[in-house]
Amino acid sequence: MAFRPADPRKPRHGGVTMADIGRLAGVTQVTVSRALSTPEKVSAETLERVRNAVRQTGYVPNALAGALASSKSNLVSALVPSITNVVYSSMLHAFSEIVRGRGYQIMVSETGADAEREEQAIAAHLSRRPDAVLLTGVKHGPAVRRMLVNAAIPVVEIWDLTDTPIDCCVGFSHAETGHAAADFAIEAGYRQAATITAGDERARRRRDAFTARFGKLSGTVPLAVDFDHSASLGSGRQALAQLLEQGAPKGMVIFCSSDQSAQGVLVEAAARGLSVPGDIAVIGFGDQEFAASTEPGLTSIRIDRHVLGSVAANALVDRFAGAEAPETVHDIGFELIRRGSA
Amino acid sequence: MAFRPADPRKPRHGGVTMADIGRLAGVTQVTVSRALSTPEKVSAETLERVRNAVRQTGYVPNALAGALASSKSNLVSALVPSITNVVYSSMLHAFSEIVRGRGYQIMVSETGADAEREEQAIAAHLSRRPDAVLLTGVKHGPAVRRMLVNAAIPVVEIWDLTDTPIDCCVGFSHAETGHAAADFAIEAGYRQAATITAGDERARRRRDAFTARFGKLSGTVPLAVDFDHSASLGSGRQALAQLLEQGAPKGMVIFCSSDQSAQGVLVEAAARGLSVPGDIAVIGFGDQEFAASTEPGLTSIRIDRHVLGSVAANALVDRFAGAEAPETVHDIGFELIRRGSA
DNA sequence: TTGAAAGCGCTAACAA
DNA sequence: TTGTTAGCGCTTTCAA
Repeated sequence: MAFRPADPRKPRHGGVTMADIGRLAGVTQVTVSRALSTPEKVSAETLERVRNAVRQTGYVPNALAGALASSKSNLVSALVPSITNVVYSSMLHAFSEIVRGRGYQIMVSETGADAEREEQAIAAHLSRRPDAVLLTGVKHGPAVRRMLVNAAIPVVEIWDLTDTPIDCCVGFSHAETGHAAADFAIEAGYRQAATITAGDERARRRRDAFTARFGKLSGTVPLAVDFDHSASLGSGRQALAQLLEQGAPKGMVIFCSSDQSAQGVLVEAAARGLSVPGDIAVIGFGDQEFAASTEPGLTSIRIDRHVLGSVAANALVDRFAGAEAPETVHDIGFELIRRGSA
Repeated sequence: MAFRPADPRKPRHGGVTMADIGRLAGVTQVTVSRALSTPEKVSAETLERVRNAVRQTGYVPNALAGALASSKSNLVSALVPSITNVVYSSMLHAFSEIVRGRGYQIMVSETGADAEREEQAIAAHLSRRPDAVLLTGVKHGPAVRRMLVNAAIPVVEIWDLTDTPIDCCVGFSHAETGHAAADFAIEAGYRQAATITAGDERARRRRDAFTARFGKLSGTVPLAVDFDHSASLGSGRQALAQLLEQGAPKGMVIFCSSDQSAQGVLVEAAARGLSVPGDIAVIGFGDQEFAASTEPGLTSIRIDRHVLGSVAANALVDRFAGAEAPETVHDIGFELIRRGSA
């Protein structure tokens, strides 16, 4: 059937095929395929004619068919809790740059830290036969693990650490960040503390580690304000107000689960005429871009999200190149950046 | 339990096929296909057996093959300038929710407001035969238009308006936002102004519209600080410092191209002991979440990004359902939200 | 250097 | 309700 009558009811999905190009160039479809994917295996003249035909028709190869035939989709799927949260999107950006540079496309889904959504997303992604999967977090249901193992493709879990990764993981210890914040606070002379926590289970782990360590070293029990929803400048302001109402002592240090809420504390303190760090000291988490520019600068825990994304991407890319995963657990660490706020 | 794929160079892409499931369930492959996509066309007993076999094997259908056979990929591709910029990612989030609810997956690429990158990204995406494309902006090269028209699929251009969309567009007039800011500023009594601009061509269009209108109504020429890189809190602080050095008069109003830089102006003003809006008034753009919580609250131009994403998604979804595009240009408007900063 | 033949795993008619 | 027969547009042998 050389002629396909166009049916306007369903997407035509690019009418031009390799066979069409071949007809135009006076070669077979196979030669077109070669010209496009392995030009060195084709004579200069043929290559020229094929390329002309491609240009003439605006031909775009059908990667679906290619993937089906070759069992290689050149797709990488990425699952993140949220795309609107800069800590994830900037990691994803770094990841994408590298992976895309190797000729892979990215499929993204948001899982919202919801196990069921993650499972559905994984199934949907796997049906597209990605060549690799990026997951956020290291706690996944058995169904997820099973699907992934079944798929037999490289998987990288990020943003946390575990001894039992599905395949390999790149991240840092959340508990250690809490400990580091507590140690820093004690060393800086603070003896009273509070935590402001919003977000996922990892944020709670940071809070718990901070509270345990600080409590032990200071002999005082840190106050806690927790939010269900995700952190924001507004919730930080509100949290400080709440803490103050509860009679939180001046001179305390507040460990926030994100720079957003930490900035909220800064703003609320300024609005109330409280000095930072004199009356209230603040430690954020994430070291977002604005942290260096607040007044005073925000002391925060830096996760190098660019490095995180890059290491994860390279872990996959190396595997594509045939390397065995030499290191299945990669700790990228973190750094407490001291600025004016604590 | 780190696992290794058999040969990482050639992903196995899920060994189980519909035929395998059929063998297990004692039916043909076609019946499995029916059981999975149109269960009502299969007997209850058969359905049961197929589903058992699926569960047993952890079978994940190959959407690549399905798409190739049916000319329907259930993929929607989305191109945005940047994924780390909340104004885009939040729009994308709203868009995704709806589109995903209809069974479509999203492929995302960043174009960085770079025409060539956009062209490459489009080609890469189209090779995957998406059922629709979302583009940011309305200015595209001829090659892009051609590929898109060639693909013969619904295209929605967002975040701007044009009389000549490729297919349909959903956005607002950037010039009008500049005019609205100027009108507001004049009405509020300001007679001196400045602009702080970073980002893309659309931001410059807002600036130019503001400058023209404000200049005409006030008889004074607004000062301008422009940045090449994207806006940040830090660049806002720096810009105010620069403006002050240039002898910018007190009592002026500053129109910023984003809430980030506007917040920077707020922070810098506070650091210098300048009162807002007394000494310096500020108008942002985007009405991001934090704008309501700064001190004072940030007067800003709100674009309802959720509505934008939703309208765009529904425009596509309606087309999938067979509707002709009744409205090819959709103006979602904007709103100037007055808070304390101006 | 090129071509012919055989699938990749599914959906879409059409029959039974 | 189920099965049969053809492809979808490519890549991959194997021949020429």
